[in-house]
Amino acid sequence: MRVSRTQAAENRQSVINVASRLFRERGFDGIGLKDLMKSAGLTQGAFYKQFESKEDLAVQASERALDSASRRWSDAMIASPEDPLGAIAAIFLSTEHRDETMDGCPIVALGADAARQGSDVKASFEAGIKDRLVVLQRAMAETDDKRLKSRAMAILSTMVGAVTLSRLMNDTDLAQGFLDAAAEQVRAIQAQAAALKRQKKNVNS
Amino acid sequence: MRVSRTQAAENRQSVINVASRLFRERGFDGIGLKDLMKSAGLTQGAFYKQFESKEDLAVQASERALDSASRRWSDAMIASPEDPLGAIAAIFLSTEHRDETMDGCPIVALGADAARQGSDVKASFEAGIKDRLVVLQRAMAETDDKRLKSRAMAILSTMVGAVTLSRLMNDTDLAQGFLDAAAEQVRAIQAQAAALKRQKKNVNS
DNA sequence: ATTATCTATAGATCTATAGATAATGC
DNA sequence: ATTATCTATAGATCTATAGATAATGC
Repeated sequence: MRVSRTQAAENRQSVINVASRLFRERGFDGIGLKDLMKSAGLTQGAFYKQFESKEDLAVQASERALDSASRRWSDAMIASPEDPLGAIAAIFLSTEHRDETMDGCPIVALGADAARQGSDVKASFEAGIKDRLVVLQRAMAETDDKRLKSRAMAILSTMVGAVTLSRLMNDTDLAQGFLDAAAEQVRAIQAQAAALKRQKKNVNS
Repeated sequence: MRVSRTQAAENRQSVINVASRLFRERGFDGIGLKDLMKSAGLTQGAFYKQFESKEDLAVQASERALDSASRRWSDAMIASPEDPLGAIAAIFLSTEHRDETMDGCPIVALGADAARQGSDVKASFEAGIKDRLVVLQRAMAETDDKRLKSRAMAILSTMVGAVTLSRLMNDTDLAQGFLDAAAEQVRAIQAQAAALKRQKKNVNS
């Protein structure tokens, strides 16, 4: 019955991966440990040798989900150096992303849920959000302006809100409308930032 | 043990009111029928003469929460005819609203949760959101422009996202930053709409 | 000898139902 | 006679723990 240490480590990762998907799909309270472990190919009894509590797993799974989403953002940015912000927004505000609750943004899927959770879960979300803001600022410009930070926050708020709202719509036109309106808003903010950048250049030269 | 019909009707309303608050605070799965009924001063056994199921109560409670929030928006609009949009944004993006999960916006508190719920719950949220968009459009201008609808969607997305994110922050500066950034964004969109309105007037005259 | 996983279970809680009770409404 | 609420309970599920098992790691 016992498995090797490397196998046990793999099992642990497998549980975290499965949990990061199922929590996003059903909420922290929407799935029990029995089903979680079963989905990872194990039984419930194996859980407490790997994790302290369900809350502990919630923290690990949140971090996993936030990290994996973060990598997607960075990849999109690197793949489109001519318009990194547009690339991130295009992916985030796509119908595919809206429809993939399991693998989509954990802030959208679990943000409100996480705000009710213990401080460890909240802290991991906070770290993930800070990371997102840094990426957005880098995607907008190389310069470091204080207004840039505020703009990054507005962009993140708009995108998170738009996908949340889009997921609630049965009316497909309205659902698409929220995504489109947010994309346009991101472009408008980007234009403001670009104008600021040009202005700065002119002053310096 | 039996009470009068009017008393029974009052009890029903009381349960819906309590549920609309407790669901927002703890999520649909975060509170059981026993505690819900107890909070309304009744026992669990009285539940199923009043409601078909917990899901049925979730629908009633969602509608109650959305209606009560809607009234707040209308009141703010009427109280500040010189700047209705600014008044709505000021209330929605206040620290008070961020901190009152129980009585705050149900879209923020339960939006992601509701997207996982049955179609009836989703439908009541959809209706509430449509209502919010109508109010926002009226708050921006009397004229009916198609770009106005898109702007209303962007504003709602930004505000919902900002409060969601603000609730996740332990860092108070960042928490405030999200609210401030969203307020500034709403002002910027409003300025665009106002410019459009002036432009139209000039063309017409 | 240690330990990762298993089966089994404790004890709490969940939604929903059944039957008793006592007050209403006809 | 009807019925809103009560107590009690069924049956499922929840988190967490206990002890058995069998393979690893020394």
